[in-house]
Parts: sequence; C-alpha cells; structure tokens
Amino acid sequence: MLEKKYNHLEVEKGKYEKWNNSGYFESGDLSKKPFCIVIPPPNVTGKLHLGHAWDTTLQDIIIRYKRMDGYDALWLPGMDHAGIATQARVDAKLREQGIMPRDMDREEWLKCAWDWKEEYAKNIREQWAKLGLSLDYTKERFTLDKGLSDAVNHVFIELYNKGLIYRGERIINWDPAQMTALSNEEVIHKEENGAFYHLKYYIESSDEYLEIATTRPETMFGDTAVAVHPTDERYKDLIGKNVILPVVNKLIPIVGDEHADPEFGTGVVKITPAHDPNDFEVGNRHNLERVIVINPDGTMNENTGVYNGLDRFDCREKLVEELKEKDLLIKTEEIIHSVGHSERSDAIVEPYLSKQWFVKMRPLADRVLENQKNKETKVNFVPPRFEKILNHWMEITYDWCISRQLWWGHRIPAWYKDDEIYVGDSAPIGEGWVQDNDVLDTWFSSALWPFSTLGWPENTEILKRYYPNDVLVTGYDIIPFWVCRMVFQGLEFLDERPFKECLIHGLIRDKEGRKMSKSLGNGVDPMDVIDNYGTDALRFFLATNSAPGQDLRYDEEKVKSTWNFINKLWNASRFVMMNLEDYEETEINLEELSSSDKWILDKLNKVIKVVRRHMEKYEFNVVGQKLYGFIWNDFCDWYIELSKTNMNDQTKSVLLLVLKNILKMLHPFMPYVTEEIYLKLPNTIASIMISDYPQYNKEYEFTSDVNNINKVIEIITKIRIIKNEKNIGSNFMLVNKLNENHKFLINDNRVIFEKLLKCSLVDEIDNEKTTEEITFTYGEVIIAYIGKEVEEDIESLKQEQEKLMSSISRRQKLLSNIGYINRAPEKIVKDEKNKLEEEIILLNIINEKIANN
RNA sequence: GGACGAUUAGCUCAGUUGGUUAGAGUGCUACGUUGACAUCGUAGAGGUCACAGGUUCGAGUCCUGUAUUGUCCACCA
Repeated sequence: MLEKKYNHLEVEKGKYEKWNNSGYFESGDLSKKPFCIVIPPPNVTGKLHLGHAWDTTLQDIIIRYKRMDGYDALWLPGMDHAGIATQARVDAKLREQGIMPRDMDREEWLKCAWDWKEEYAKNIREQWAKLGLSLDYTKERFTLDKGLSDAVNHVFIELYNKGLIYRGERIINWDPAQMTALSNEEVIHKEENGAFYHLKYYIESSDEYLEIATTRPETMFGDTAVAVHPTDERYKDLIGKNVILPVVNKLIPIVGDEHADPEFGTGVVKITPAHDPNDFEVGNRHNLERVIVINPDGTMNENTGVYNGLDRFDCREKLVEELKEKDLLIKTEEIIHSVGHSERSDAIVEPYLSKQWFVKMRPLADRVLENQKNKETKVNFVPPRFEKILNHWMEITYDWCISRQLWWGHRIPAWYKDDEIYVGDSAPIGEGWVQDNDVLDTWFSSALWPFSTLGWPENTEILKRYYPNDVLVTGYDIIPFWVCRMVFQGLEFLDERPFKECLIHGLIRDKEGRKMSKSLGNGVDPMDVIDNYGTDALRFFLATNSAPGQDLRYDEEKVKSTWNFINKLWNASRFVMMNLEDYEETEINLEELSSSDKWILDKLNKVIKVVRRHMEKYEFNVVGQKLYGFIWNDFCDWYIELSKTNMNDQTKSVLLLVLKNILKMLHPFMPYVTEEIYLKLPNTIASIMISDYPQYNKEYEFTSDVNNINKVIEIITKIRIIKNEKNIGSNFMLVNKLNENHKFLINDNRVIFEKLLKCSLVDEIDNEKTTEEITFTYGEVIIAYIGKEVEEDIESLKQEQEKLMSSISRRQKLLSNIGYINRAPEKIVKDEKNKLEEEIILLNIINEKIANN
C-alpha cells in the first residue's frame, strides 16, 4: 500500500541505479528497429542549468517512448571539452593558487585540465542521474578522446587536401583577454555609448584638410590611406594626392574606392588594413601596407611612438588629448554603437590581422542548401520555420576561422619547417619539423558529433546502424554554431544528413521573462527544484508548459501545481490498490462490464490514440494536457466515483487496466513515480520502462454506453448546479420523470445518483414538499426539497427560454444559408441540425411550463 | 535596414488540416472534513482572441497593412 502522501524523495531513491544496473539503458537489440539520439554534449565547465534540464528531458521523453514502443533506442551520452570556456576556468583556478598558467609547461597544464575535466564530468553524470535520463553509458564519448580526435584529424587532413581548409592572413576577431582568435559566431555585439572623433587630415602642401570621423582613433597609427568614393564630386580630384597622418606626420595616399559611402559622414574614410576587415579589402585592392599597431594583449606596440606599451583604451584617451592640443580634433560626437565582445571573456574584441586556419565555407554551404531542397533527404526541422535559420546562415556564410591560440583542444595536425607546411597525422620524416601550436575551435569537433561518436571514420556496425540519427534536440540559439556545421560535415563526409529531424526548443526565462544569466543572478539550479518538488514534477513542467519552439518561463508555482497533479495520481493509485486487496485479477469480460466501465475504457482508448499521435509530432504540451484532463476529470472525478457504487471484480480489473495504461503513458514524462506505483500493482513485469506502450484497441469502442453515461453525467451536473444555487445541501429527494425510453438512465443507475448526489430516489412525492423540475430533451427530473420552501423560480425559466431562443434563431439562420449547407462538411451540418432539434424540443417544454404558471 | 516570433481570462500559457457557444493552470467568490486525495471536492464569476481591412457560407486560426514587444542577422569609417 502507498503512503498517504506522495513523497518524491522516497519515490526517487535507488531507482536510477536499478535501471542502469539492469541494463535497461543499453541499446543494441538487433531484432528491433534502431532509433538514435545523440545528446548535445554539455561543456565540462560547470553545472547543468535549467536549459540543459529542459533539453535532456525532451530527449529522454522521446527515447523512453520509443523504447517502450518496441525500438532499439540508443541515447548516446557525452561531453564537450569546450576549448576557451574550460581553459579560462582552469586558468582562473590556477591563478587563485598563485600559479601563472602561461608560465607552465604545456603538458603540465594539460594534466591540470584533464583533472578538471574528470571532476566536472563526474558532476554532470550525477546530474544526469538525478534527472532520470536513460542514457546508454556504455557508449559515452568525450570530444577529446582518442576516437574523436582521430575523426577530427581525418576531417582536417581531408578538407585540407580538398582545398577546403587553408591558412592565411586575414582580419579575425581577436580576444585580447584570452589572447586567441575567435570565429564571428563567438562575438557578441552589444549597444554601448561611444564617440565619433572627427579628425583633420591635412592635404599635402595645402591649408585644407579632410574631415574624417572614427570611433577608434588609436588605430590611426596603422592608417595607410584615406579613401573617397571614386565618383564623389567633392573629392574625386584629390585622388592620387596625399594627406598628412595627424600626430605621426607621415604622408599617406588618397585612394578612390567604392567602400567609401558618400552618404555617410563626410564621405571620407581612413583605411587601416591591419585592423579592420573592410579596410583590409580596400588595402588589397590598392596594394596598401598593413601596419599592426596593437599587441596581442591589447596594448599598443612599437608603431605608436610614445604610446608604446599603453593599453588601447588609455591610448585612445591620451591620443584624443594630444589631437585636441594640436587642433587636429574638430569635434567629439557622442553616439551609441554596437561593440563586439568575446562570448567567453566579455573582452572587447579587436579586429586583428593575423595568420590563421580557415574553412572555406562556400562549397560546403552550397551543398547544404542544395540538400535542403530535397524533401526525402533534408533535415526536417520541428517546427519547420527553423529551417530558414539554417538556410540563412548557409547563404550569408563567410570562411570559418578554426584556429585558436589555446592549449585545450585538438592540436592542429600541421607541421612547419621554414616555409614548408605539411598536414598529416604525424610529423613527416626528417629533422626540424615543428607542429602548429594552436588548437581547433571546439565546434570543429562538435560538428562531427553525430558520427564521430559512432566510431567514424571506421565503418563500424553501430555507425551503419544508427547513422543518420533519428532526431537531434537543441535550442534555437545554437543553430548557427552547431546545427549548421553538423549538417555540412555530415553531408561532406557521409554523404547523408546527420539526423532526419531536428527538434528545436526555446530558451528558459525567469518569471519576469528575462533570460537566465549569471550576471543577472536569476538562474535557477534544477537540482534545487528537484530537491523541493522532485524530478518528475520538474520534467512534466518543462515538457508541457510551452508550444514547440517557444520560450518557457520558469514558474515555481507551476512546478508546485505539477506536484499536486502527481499527488492526485498517487492518491488515485492508492484508491485502486485499496480495492485490489484480496483480489485476483480476472480477465475483462466485455459482456459483464457496466456502462461506466465501458465508458472509461472508451475514453482511455481515445486518449491513447491522441497521445500517440502527438508524441510522434513531439507536441508534448498537448500530450500533457490530454493526459492531465483524462486523469483528473475522467478517471478521478468521474470513473473512480462511479466505480465506488459498483465495486465488483470486473470494475476492479478495469480500474487496474486504466491505471496501468495511464502510468505507461506518463512514464516518459515522470519516470520515477510511475515506476514506483507500477511495481506495486499486481501482474507487472520488472520495470515499467521496459513495458509496452499502450495501443489503441478496437474492442474498446462503446458508443451507446458512452452516450448513456454522458447523459447521466449531464443530469448529475445539472442537479448539482441547482443544489449550489439554492444551497440545499443533500436534503432532497429525486423523482425520475424521464421519457419512457430514457427512464433506465436513472433506474439502472440508482446507486450512482443516490451516492453522487447524496439524495434518495423516490417514485412519487406527497404534496407537502416543494418541488422543482429540471428539464432535458429526454424528459425531466423532479427535485423534492425536504422541509424547505422554495419559490417557483419563474425568472430562471425565462432566462433559459431567452437563451434557447437566441441559440435557435442563430442555428436556423445558419442552416438556411445555402452556402453553408452546400459547402460545410456533412457531419458538421448534421450535428448542427441535431442540436437545433434538441433545442426546439427543450424550448417547447419550457414554454409550456411558463404558460402553466 | 532585413528575417523570424509574440500579442487570447487578473497572471502564466494552450488552441491540431478554418467549422460557428474559445480552453487549462494559477488567482478570486460561494458552499462542502463523503473512507483515494483539503496538496481535496462541488459549483461560480472572468475574454468584442492587439488594431484596421480583405478572402470565405464561416476567421483566434488564412492574406495585407498598422501598433506594441522580443530574438537573431547586417550596418555602424
């Protein structure tokens, strides 16, 4: 027997270990159809947050559903080394211990990083366990493990040989705090206050000057030209002349270039090829020198004269002072502009000329765009609109900077000797070859995740079996970083999409709708929620409180109400179990079932059908709503109450059957409590998680019984309304005045009426008691109050009459509309006609009553 | 500047391929300790579905525009 109250702490104890030790999480049953999801590998930098809890809950729901439904379901776990993020955390920890990380030997540092990884990996596994995730740990992978590193090398070498990876000097985004290159996706633009400094660039041997505005005056030391638009009437005669670079007093040419927009500012722009991507292009077109003026750590270098060694922002301040003094500053204009920050260190990113490795994206992206045109082979997004994001990124794509000046990651498989470059698994034969010091962008390895985890580049059995994956689940914020890249690498190396479907969810927000972030301090730790309300409540909340692709507000009140729902389920189960003491399960015999037994079986059957349909479409919010309604309203409020009036072995069997089916359908959402209850029921197998998912059963269609019980419910409800309105408690009697062919509704269900309404059924009433009639299309029921005078309520009759009349006229109007009759579906019209007829009957009865009064 | 969302009950959100009387949770009101559950039960109040047009026999749902709001991208010398 169950405790009186649901206790999530007790219920969740020990179950995960049992499942895992029993091998229920393991895949590989070749007799079944394969189904595969790979987990988006969390970073080994810290704790899982609510977003992870949401993401993984969705996956666990899918995988548990598929497993129960007869698939060989593989959910492959793993983690990401998270290059910059982890290195920053490890460095910070070392600094706290007074160790300067960059003074360490690389190998020594890596040892510390691996220790860190082990510690955090352990934490993450514990959190996965608390979340109840049915991951196949026998196949767990890490992005830096041997197999995945081989895959990374293989891809790098092959893309290099195809000419799709190259090394070159380009303007990249430089993070001066972490001192590494970044890809464009790792730069976050923020609106900030800044200034436009309008400077005088005097024209050579002239008193005239060009007015040039800049937000970054300190880059002036790297100016090697100024540009005007070639057709700009104001300036075109100046092209070919020189200007004097302020402060430096160096001559630089005026060039004509389309990059200069005559409409913007003064139409003259300074050109700093080493510190601006557009200027870099201009420099290429005009063969300009590239002068670097900033050091990797963000200080000014030897090309900046007295400013050498000064931080770039201090330099800006002091330089502006100097310009002012020399009357070279025309004005300072306050503006708000967007400034790039490093996603990880939040340092202001410096566009920087540097030699890096790049992936040539155009051919790879074109292949994605081409493939998305083919319905049979494309990645199908759920909801479909997210495909546009993939397409958009593949259209605007630029070459991907993949080298990072870090230690934590896959070291680039390139070797240098003088001017020679060799790319391969190991150093070429001969003396003097030095391996590239840099590592690859973290996303370079995660891009291979759907197949590298399955053993690729070896053609393993599991690769053949589980690739492409069936569905990938992730948030929309990570489509550009990850989804795009998995798709093009999958197509490039396996000639096939990495996954058939891509289920996209939104972001978790706090109660006020703000993003959860460390800086706001509004993050909620899922482990705290679990301690307070249980994993099952958290999971059900996460899975059912938003539509696919929409954001989700975390609301503790809703988790609490989910807890209440579980408690309701718990108590309903308790009721069922109480009645199953000394009971031997008997087979359900359709002949012996009561109408209410048939009613609930029919309802259950319909719920199974609709739940399956929405599970297939990942519409878990709908599934949740349907199950909630069925359990609370149909099962608890009605069927359990009805069953109390007729508790025979058949009814007990039905209670048990319905409960088991409910538990099974809830299990993917609430693994723990469903297991707890299930195992206490008679005739069960070792675990609900390996039981069969409910199926629609044609035998359980009982249309006429459903109609009859629906009418019983209608009568009872209407009487309850009167009871409440008149506040008559249970002090009344009931007389069955239904039409002859409907009298059985009450006569056959005497006990139901007496118990649910707490009244007594009588054949006739004596005159002294006040009576009230309640009218249905199929007759009426008389309530007889005991010892209480109730005035005949003509008013409410009139109200009812009015309502009916307006409804009838609306329907009549509708049904006289030829267009409606001709074009609306037959069933809709028929239903409308039936309702009209019923209302007319009812109206006639009421009219008569009013007339008689 | 471009793209994509959102706008439905006091609050948080659902609403399947258009079907005519729009749902849930929570909050609020009244009544109720009945042997599963007061973390409950029975009932109630509460919405011209942001606005304006259009398509249609019929629009919360489809189209166009507007407003408010959010996210992403681009620009930002």
